[in-house]
Amino acid sequence: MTKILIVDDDLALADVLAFTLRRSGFEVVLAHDGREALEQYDREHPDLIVLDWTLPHMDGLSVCSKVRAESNVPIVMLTVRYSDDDVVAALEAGADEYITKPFSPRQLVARLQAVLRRAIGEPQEILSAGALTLDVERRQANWKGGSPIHLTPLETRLLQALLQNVGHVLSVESLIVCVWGPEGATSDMLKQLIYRLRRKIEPDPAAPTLINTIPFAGYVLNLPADSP
Amino acid sequence: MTKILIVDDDLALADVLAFTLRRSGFEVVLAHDGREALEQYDREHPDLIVLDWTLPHMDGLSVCSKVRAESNVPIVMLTVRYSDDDVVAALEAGADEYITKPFSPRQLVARLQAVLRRAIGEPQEILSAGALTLDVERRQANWKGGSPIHLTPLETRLLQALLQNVGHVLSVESLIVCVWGPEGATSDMLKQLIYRLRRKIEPDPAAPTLINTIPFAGYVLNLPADSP
DNA sequence: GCTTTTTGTTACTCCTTTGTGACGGTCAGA
DNA sequence: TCTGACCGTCACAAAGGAGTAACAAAAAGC
Repeated sequence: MTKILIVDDDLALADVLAFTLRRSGFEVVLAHDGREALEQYDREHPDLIVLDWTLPHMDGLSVCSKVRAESNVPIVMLTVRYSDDDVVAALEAGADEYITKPFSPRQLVARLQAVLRRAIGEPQEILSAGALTLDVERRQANWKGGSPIHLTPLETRLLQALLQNVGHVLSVESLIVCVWGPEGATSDMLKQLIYRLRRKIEPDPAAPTLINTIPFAGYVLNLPADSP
Repeated sequence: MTKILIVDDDLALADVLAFTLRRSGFEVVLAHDGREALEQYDREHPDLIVLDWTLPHMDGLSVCSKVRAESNVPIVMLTVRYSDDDVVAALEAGADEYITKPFSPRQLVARLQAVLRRAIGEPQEILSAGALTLDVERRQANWKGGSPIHLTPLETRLLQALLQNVGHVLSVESLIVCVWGPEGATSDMLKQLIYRLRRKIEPDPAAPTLINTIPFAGYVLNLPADSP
């Protein structure tokens, strides 16, 4: 879960902020002055910092510079100071976003998410059905709670096609196109590939429950029953 | 030079904007409606887009979505619309920043630079992932608490590319471009370079945990679990 | 100019991936 | 019951990817 460090000496505001962010699905840690902010940063390694400007012990701008000197973590300034000089100074000190109080909670969350989108990068594309997930990029299948299963390129494309059509029967021809492309391949090759994939991901490869054969039609991926 | 596409149907404002940005050292191209914006984007491949909301032919939000569908280029909305709904809608459509008119030129430039810093990745002095850091200038890799590891120029560029895409698989081709440039190199050279880098930074070079091989796909840098 | 470092080249090995042929079981229809 | 289509299973071999190592060429440092 994405962890956010909130730094504000106004306890009431910090609480409201924490509540808002937690409700949006973030994990929140708090600090109420500059020194504590740096300590918390070192201890918690948050994914983003929301920083007030006026703080006891060390002002927000200094905190921003110090953090930036050793890390690239996104920093959002949230303060009552609204002059051009302040905004520019903060951004040049390495802040990623500058929001003035009072703020709209909805907008704040949207802006944080925009910053995070850039900083963390795109989340990897992961397909899933029930307890089974597939990381296409890494070519890994995963049973919830199990160890990752390495797949070959062809196996990955096959499972990908099946996952994208959970519960729908895919014909041999369409599967061949999905896996080998328009050039095609023989149905024996698909047969073999299905066999190999089953041995890797079926709980009991001898009695397939996941990839079902529909005779004279094709194959279908059943949604595994053990769901959260 | 960094190229910025300005999209605004208010000719006077667009000119002022262009002047401001040119004086700040940017290259500027203009478009005055939605369709032209997409054309200019395809032709010029700008590094950033400044986008008005209300445009002839196609509104800014649609332009934003369309561009975002095919590219990752940073987009800054610059508009008179200030309601929460508008801001949230734009950010969720993929905009990186939302600035309301009237705007302060200084602040605008500072915000654009903050966005660019994130998106392009400033000539980042120090990159890090978990307990591993890389000082590009000094060509030193560092394990938290360990002694610095000297890297060669090629090794540095390789690790830099991997660090900038932590958790994402990079193909052999793209890595070659990152390290040797568009002229390219053979995959054997990359293989050898990976081998050499692993021997320097892997805790156990014989069983790599940091730089993982995804056979037939490429390599990926795993975020090392940093011990607190 | 000489030494050291860095980079490119080649060769060898191991192992994975994939295609292919073969064999047997099942089931519907003649 | 026989037959043929379909499917699961297995073993084998070709092809190629990737790790390793040693050596040569090129560049950098003194």
